[in-house]
Amino acid sequence: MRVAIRTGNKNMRNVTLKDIARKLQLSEATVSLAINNKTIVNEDTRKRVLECARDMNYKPNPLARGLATSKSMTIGFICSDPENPFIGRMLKLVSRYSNQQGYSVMVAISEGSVVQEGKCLQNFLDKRLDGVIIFPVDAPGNPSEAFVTAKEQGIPLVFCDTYYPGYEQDCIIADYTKGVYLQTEYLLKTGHRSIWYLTTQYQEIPVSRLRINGYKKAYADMGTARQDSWIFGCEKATGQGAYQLAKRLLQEYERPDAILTLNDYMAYGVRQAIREAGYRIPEDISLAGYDDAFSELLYENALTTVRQDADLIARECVRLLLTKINPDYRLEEPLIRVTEPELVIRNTTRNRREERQGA
Amino acid sequence: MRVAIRTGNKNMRNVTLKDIARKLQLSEATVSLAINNKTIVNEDTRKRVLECARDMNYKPNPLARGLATSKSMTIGFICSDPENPFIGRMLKLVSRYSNQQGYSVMVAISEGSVVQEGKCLQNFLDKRLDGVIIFPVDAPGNPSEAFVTAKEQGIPLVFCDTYYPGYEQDCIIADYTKGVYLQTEYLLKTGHRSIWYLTTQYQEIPVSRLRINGYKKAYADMGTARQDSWIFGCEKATGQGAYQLAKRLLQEYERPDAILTLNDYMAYGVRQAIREAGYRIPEDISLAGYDDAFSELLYENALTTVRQDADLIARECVRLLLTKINPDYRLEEPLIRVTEPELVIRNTTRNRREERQGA
DNA sequence: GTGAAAGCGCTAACAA
DNA sequence: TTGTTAGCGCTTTCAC
Repeated sequence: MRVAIRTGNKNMRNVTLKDIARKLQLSEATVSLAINNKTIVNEDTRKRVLECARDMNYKPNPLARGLATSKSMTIGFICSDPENPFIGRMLKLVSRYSNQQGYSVMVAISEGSVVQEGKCLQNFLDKRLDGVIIFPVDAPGNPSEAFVTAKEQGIPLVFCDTYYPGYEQDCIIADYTKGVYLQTEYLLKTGHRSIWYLTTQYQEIPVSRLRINGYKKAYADMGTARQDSWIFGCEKATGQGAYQLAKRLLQEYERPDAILTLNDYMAYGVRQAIREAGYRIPEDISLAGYDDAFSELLYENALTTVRQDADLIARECVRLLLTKINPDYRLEEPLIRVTEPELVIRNTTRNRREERQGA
Repeated sequence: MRVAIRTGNKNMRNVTLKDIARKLQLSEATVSLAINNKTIVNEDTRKRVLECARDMNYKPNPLARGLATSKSMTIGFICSDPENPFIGRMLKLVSRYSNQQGYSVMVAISEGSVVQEGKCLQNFLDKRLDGVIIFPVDAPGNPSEAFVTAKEQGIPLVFCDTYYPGYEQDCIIADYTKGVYLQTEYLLKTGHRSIWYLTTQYQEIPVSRLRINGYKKAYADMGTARQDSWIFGCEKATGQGAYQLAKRLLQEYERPDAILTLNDYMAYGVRQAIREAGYRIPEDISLAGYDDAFSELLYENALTTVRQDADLIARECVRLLLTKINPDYRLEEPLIRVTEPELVIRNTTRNRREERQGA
């Protein structure tokens, strides 16, 4: 198949609108209209143009088009680390749904730093992307200056999975409060009393605060005594970070009945710490994570956790972004801004009541 | 900080070269030269321009620049699935090294399908990206038509971690043969006799073939008897795929001393199958994977495996691509096309000899 | 319905 | 060293 026209005898050049216009004895404008399926143009000429374009293997130059329309047809995806499989999955899904709507996706990685995240965003703004989906860093919410700039320039932002203060309307989020409530309630109902909650060092950020609310509410509703000192902040919300924290805590304090963590990633670190401390899971300590991130990998080693509907979150993020990019974009169905959590019980937690009764 | 100039009183408009030129009473061309740090321009005016650009918060429009130069300063990254942490890591690193060189990275996901991979590539070609890094699908190597198109259009391709036939010069790859050789040799030396090798159904593709070579060579060098029937092809190179295959094999055949898999992902599936079959690891069957993909997550549950230097591979991929994009790009250090594997021994394998001697 | 012309913001010849 | 001019490939008025 011929892909480009040979000029002179040297290099390849991509086929342009002009080439089609010349060949069909039409003006570039008409060809452009036809290519873009504007109805103004005569049905017959439109067909001729489209056919010719196909034959010549014409591909519109997105740079030229972007320059003329001020639309890059590209969205940005900023995340802290795609090596985290949950984020990787999100990227995959965001990419899929964006592509379906004709958008490409550019990635930037904040490596968990708010400063870096700001730079990534600024960079995307400079690049004139049409919109940006941000999977924010788990760190305190002083959105960097770039966020203000985005607002000023009218470049739509959508927050995925959490948000910064002031962006409550621009996010798709799971119902963390409910998710952790379900977990905690389940543990309390199954006879656990002392449940540690391991979160990030920044307990005021939404992703952390909302969960802690669920944790506290479950205790309150169940009428079980709880100590604020059971909530611990971890320097880094990673497996390593949680491992080190848990290791220390298990030495310093009395063994809890259960440990909950902010995410599965951390839970695997905690699991290791528990084992090294000589305790068994779930006999001595029950353990539950959040995200259901690695279960396909780990089979029966997988954790009790709360599943997030990643597919739904990704799809709604893209849809929300599109409504902002293109004000007359019509949603087929209403947007779901808060997704439902689902408690997944596996064998890192056990029913302490049954055993007591059994004994 | 003022980010754009207000026209009339309505919308924001981005600052352009023309604005700077007008303000400084210079021509656009001069400003352009100054911005691009061409030495032709007077040192003093250059400084004035740069200062003014900073003050006005000028950001070159990449679309306009791209249109004028035919360079998008963007590279594509095509992979099968970023949810695989090894791929996620690769993406992160490729992104980092690309950004360092001023390139953005656009992602596309082939979802493990050669057809989809071809579409992704074609799409990137249509978008006029400057080059593409491909983390190919583990499937037979009939590069789709898009690969030919890329060659015709002179758009550089670099293959990451494996390659298609005919692209031996365009890839950065780990020394798989050596890696598997080390594994197999180690197992043989520690008293294992029958070692199954679980690879993909496409045993002729490089990523598979090179490893099988290492496996066979180790047997040959050690002078141990081997059966070709110990090599099995798995329909999908995933945890699930390997799980199902191993489950079946362990029912049908006599228990092997050890099982090797193409990657860690598969190994975790096999681990599950082994357990379900009632065998212990490593007492009954030793197990080893490849990639060292999840060890940070799994701690003492991690596998004996072969570590790949992901950082090096990513860096070299970007460097190789840059030499192709920009023929006078100077490599500071020579390119490393084949990276060294490193055997990592953990406790999913054991020394059968010692035990025998001990007994 | 179609075409002419201007313009998106930048770069790159070539003149001055 | 700087300015003039043309052009990258497309879209978008506005006449015809």
